[in-house]
Amino acid sequence: MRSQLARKPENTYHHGDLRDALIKAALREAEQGGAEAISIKALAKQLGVSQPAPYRHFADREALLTATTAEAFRQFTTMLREAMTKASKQSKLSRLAQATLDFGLRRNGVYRLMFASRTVSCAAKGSELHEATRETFALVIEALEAPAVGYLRERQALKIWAALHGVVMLAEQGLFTGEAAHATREELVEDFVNETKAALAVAIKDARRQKKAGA
Amino acid sequence: MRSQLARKPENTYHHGDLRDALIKAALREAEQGGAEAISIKALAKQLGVSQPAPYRHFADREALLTATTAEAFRQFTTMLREAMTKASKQSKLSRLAQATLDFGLRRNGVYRLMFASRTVSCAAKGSELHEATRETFALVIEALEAPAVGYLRERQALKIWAALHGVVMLAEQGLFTGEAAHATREELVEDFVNETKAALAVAIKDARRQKKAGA
DNA sequence: ATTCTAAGTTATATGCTATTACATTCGCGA
DNA sequence: TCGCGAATGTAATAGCATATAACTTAGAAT
Repeated sequence: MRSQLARKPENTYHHGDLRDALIKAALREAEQGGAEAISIKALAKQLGVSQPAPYRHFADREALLTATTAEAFRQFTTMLREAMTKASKQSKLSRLAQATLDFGLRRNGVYRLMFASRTVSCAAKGSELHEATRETFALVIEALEAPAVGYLRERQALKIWAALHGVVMLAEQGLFTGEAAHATREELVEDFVNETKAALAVAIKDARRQKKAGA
Repeated sequence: MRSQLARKPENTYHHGDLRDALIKAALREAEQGGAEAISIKALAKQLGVSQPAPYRHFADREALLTATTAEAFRQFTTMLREAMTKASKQSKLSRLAQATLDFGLRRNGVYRLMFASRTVSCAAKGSELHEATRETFALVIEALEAPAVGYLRERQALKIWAALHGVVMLAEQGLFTGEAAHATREELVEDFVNETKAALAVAIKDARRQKKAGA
């Protein structure tokens, strides 16, 4: 198996690993222009194969997009995990949150591929993409560093997750450059992180008190 | 001027109000499939004009999308204002928040046209689209029903706005149908609303105390 | 060695964007 | 009201992308 970004060597018939090379190249294209920037034809040319060759590996453009999105989620998860595990004075949640913001802005095209299309919601349960998104969400729950008490953790995870998406979205839309520029994106993220921690602590304490009272 | 959704009557040369009809029709297409569902050619056919006719009114597809997005924002703002002004036991902020969620899910294609593309961030200051988005944001600030103290209002407005986007996004992605299904979308929205109110009250009180101490 | 299959190729149909050159209508000033 | 220019529409066409069909090659399997 040849390097995954490599063009097919001249005078060879088979590329060697076209499927993977397509995904990697698609991700590279998405980096700037999101899903729209991904063109089967252009990718084929880049990789030195004929234009219909990709269709041997993906039924249609949508299938390539789905596979590419799954790969993007895996990279995202890896990046978050790295941020969470590296030594720092910040809490795990704070590091995950800031890393999400960083990814969302620095690799905004990829981020939009992941979240701005309907690809994810169309992913069947059990599919590669569906699993990849679940893993990411599992990481958010892990970052809370809280015990499982009912579904309190999941609820707070959903909330911080939603909030982070929103901050990335607004930041990208330039809503931090008007009358609202006095709050930085990072500050807002930290606000949400702190609110999450506080809410989680209160909720778990309450739940335990109730349980004790009930017992 | 003829009805805006009307096809051009047979045997007439001029449509009468093609520009507006295109925007309305584009919005109707976006209703289901978002921006991707908008095709100049298809719209021209629907409206009974030749395929290049739309180019008399929009330089390219992007320009049509931008104008359509601006119209979407205006409809959104109108809808939010209606929700805010109608009689209810809920607070203005709560009504605005739930209305946003409702719009985001019921008209998800339009919502994605508005928020999921880079159209908005590319809108020049002073452009039709830019103004439309600012009006929406102004409504959020209004919904807080709080006095202007520094930029505290703007900050809280940004936060609730971001959070709402996130909830819509996650809801659309089906993240409420797993281990997290125990929290409804509406509950989460209400959580954010309450946190916003609380944070705003505290922040304003603090700011005033500081001011008094400083004076 | 033969054969089967995976993976790639050429040729082609279809659909969308966009431009160019031409036609028609509308409105306004002479 | 005539006529002229601007606005608006049409026909023809170029160019690019998706996708399919029919054919070819290389590698693996027996």
